[in-house]
Amino acid sequence: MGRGKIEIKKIENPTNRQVTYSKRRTGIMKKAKELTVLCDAEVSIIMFSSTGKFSEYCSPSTDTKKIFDRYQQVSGINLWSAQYERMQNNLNHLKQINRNLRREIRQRMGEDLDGMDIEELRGLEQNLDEALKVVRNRKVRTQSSTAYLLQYLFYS
Amino acid sequence: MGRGKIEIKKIENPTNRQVTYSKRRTGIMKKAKELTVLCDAEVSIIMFSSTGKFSEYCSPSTDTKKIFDRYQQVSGINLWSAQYERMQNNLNHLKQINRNLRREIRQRMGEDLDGMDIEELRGLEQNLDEALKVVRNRKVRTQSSTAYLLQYLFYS
DNA sequence: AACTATTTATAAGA
DNA sequence: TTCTTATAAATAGTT
Repeated sequence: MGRGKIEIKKIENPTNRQVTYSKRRTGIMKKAKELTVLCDAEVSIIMFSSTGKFSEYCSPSTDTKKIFDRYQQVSGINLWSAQYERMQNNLNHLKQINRNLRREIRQRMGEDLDGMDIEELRGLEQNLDEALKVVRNRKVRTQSSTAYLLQYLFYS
Repeated sequence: MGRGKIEIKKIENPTNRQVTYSKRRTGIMKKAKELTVLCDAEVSIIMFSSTGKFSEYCSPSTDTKKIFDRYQQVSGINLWSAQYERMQNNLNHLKQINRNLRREIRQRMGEDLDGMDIEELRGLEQNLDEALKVVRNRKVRTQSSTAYLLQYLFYS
């Protein structure tokens, strides 16, 4: 590559390492640009030097975010952070609650009773009985007020 | 670069484009590896050819996910906002469904009947009535089989 | 996949 | 850092 072949191992002198990093970074970025244009490819490069200096390249036809989305689809690797996991747990928890609520409704409709013991059935029966009384009562009152309203509208 | 200088513009012949992509991809990956070792750097490269072929390089000291997390911190770009939003919507949708399910349960318990009209009340009454019959029936059958079982255990 | 004439990248020195 | 330049490496076109 230059005045004498070099071997590929860590450059111990920090100054030389920094200089080489800078030169080679430029080289890789140039190659990436050329690949993008010549081959109509999409390329994303992210690099951090040993001192933490950040550099990035992304093909102009796309952006880093799109590349990552596509990367996730293709690689199947889930790149999301802890926040995502929390949300996923939250979601699963809600789904479980949802299933339980649906089961309770089915039981209140007289379905899905197989898993219930005698005590639970007795409780459900009592609960339904009370609810039925309340609903009947409310229905009657709604009926009469409707009837009253109709009467009122008709005769006034 | 080879037998005659080339200009950097899209290679129109698909076969040549593919061949050049393959050669240059190898070249960039090699350069990335060398940079990683020589300069103790962290590098992530993701590329897609014009035919959609996916390739990736990541320095062995790290992984793509870590690089992305670090990229987010440094660049300030939130890469997950779209996914996050999608999940948030999903979450809100489930919460709404759960609220509706809870309301339905309350109504089946004789509560929260204020918003219901006469037709809905009539439907609910009928539904509860039928459910009550089913549950009573099941209770009686469960009772007798339990009694039978106890009797059997006691007398045998 | 190989080959090879050239171009390109770059290590070391200034 | 930037330039220079000798040499290594990459690669375009060819087979």
